[in-house]
Amino acid sequence: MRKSTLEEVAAAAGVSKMTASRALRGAADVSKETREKVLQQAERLSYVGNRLALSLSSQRTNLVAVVVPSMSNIVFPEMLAGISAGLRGSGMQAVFGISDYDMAKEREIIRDMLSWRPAAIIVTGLDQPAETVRMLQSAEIPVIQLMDLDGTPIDFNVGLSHGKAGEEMARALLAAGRRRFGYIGSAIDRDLRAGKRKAGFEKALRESGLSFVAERFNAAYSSVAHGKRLSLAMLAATRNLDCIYYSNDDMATGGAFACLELGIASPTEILIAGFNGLDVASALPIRIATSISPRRQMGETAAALLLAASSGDESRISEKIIAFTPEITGVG
Amino acid sequence: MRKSTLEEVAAAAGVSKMTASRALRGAADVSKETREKVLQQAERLSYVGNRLALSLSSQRTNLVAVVVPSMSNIVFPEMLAGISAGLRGSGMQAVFGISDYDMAKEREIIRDMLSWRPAAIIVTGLDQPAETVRMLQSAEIPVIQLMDLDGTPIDFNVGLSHGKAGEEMARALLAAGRRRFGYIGSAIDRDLRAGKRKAGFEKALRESGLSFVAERFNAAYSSVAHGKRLSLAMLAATRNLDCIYYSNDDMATGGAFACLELGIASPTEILIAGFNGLDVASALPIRIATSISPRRQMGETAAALLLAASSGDESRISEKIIAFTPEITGVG
DNA sequence: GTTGGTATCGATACCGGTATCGGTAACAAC
DNA sequence: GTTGTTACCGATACCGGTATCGATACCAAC
Repeated sequence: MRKSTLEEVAAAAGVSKMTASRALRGAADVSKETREKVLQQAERLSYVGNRLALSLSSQRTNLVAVVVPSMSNIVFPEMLAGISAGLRGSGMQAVFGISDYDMAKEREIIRDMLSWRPAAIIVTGLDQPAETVRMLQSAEIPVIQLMDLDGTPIDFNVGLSHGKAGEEMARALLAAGRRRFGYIGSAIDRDLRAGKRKAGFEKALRESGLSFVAERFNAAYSSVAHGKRLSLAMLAATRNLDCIYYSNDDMATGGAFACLELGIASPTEILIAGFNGLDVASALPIRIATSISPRRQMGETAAALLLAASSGDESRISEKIIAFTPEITGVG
Repeated sequence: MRKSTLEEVAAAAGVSKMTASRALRGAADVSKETREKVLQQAERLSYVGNRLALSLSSQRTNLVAVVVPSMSNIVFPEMLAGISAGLRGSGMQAVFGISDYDMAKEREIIRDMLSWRPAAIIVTGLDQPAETVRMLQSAEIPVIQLMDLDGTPIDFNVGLSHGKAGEEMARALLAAGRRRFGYIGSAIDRDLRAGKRKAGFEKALRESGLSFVAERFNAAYSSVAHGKRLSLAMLAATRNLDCIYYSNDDMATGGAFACLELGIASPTEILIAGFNGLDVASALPIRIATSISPRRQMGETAAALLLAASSGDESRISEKIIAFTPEITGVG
């Protein structure tokens, strides 16, 4: 059974293609009886409209392209869930691509996605190379850069300042009396936002005449296991630390496990500090410090923003840049 | 600047639309000089092909529709990453939808996705209601049901038997001498695979004349926090348990945290058992038992399978059902 | 009976590509 | 000079819808 077309439905109902189209879309210019007939035949032939034809003809799609760097870190799926939820009911549909933190791959994914003529595009961060930026600009659709705020946005921007987040965390920890800091991170060359947090953290330390006493990095991406491994190594090699800042909560959770295993009193002796505010971090048997990033909410906000943008009603858009501030918990 | 079309590129290069199309696609019937001219003009006009027109005209798309129940549990994103990786280089592009474990929502998402005329569709599990099954069947494209194996597949099926997984885990635990079991789960009415694992587990217990001594459920979906909360409650209310089986590793991790907080000797006194083999579970300071589900690999396998299926080369498909067996670890 | 308005429907021209077939030019072979 | 062959290119007809304009029928008003 081949997919039936509008033409066939129309023929079966004894009307023209155009009338069938109108009937199915619920247009006004169709008599009740005709509409009934068409709907009935469409049902009988289990007709499914062809969006390719629809979009080509009407010159607009219901697609929202989204590019995320990874699926292994729960924050991105949560962000996607936020976008998906925010789009629900609007008729818009999200299409996802994974760049693996690879700029070249990201560019190809975006190029590919743009060929579908999406109604809008959401990308993660705002450190795209010039060529990617050009592509996004010439697409002539709303572009939302999500998660990050440190930089110059192309169009819309929803996120938080990771530099400031690192800074604020450092200040809070300093205020709580911490002085000897270690840093443990992973894939710092590719995860630019983690790098910004670290830079912000270091800036605040410098202002207090301090710097990281020890640093450990992992070439691979963040994971609890890596966090634990690096923490055990650092704790074995360095004495007198009173706080370790991690690139994120996955790594920090590993740090908490390391403390538990070594019997180190945490948070009293050494405080573990991360970023994201993951579910697992809050349930940990020991208290850790973290900045809660509203990733789902950022996704929902982005969705709302682009719905407003594509509604054509300018007045619905109050700001092109929407800034979130992560809440810091567990410090003292 | 409006998006330029093939027609414009052709005009700029002084050739016909058709020749430009051939040149851009690298067809043989174009002279070197003409090809150069066209490519140059395409570059200059930053021409991006229109996939809508391409797909409509050529009657095939590079889209693979994927429906997952959730993004809050890391296993689904990991599966998506597997699919995405398995598709890389094939020109195929995955499109995701989230059903929130809601059959009605799943049906609507599938209906919507089918209107894009995808080359194939991947759905999670194989317990779709009859109407959804009919829709999938009449789509006339490869359908892959992923993750689960317990049931009658529509077309292709890649997954593992959750019933058997529960059974095997119970047997392993019984063999290790555990006798007094508790069960802690969440959203058991919606997460059918967790339900199947529980049923399998209970079956094995019954065969040994046993049953769960205590059970706790959570209406919401699995999370570490819920696992911990329910565990604390169960451990306070029930004495002499020597093992708790959880609906998955998120919940089990919460259980491990509960033991750590209460100072319960685990795994000696009480063994925590989960499912999935998450990174976090393996790094935990106490050993927990779990079945390692190869979710990324299942995604990759599904991708490979549908590439084979849409290659038209029947011989590349050896089996329509591909079964995985989860490895059990941490039992004794 | 003519005019005008309203409700309903159809013909036609796109949308931006590709498939298919045919045409032309240049050169070799006879 | 005629005939093939080969290399290259273009005209035309789709793909499956929608936009737009116009046609027709019917009824009310004058």
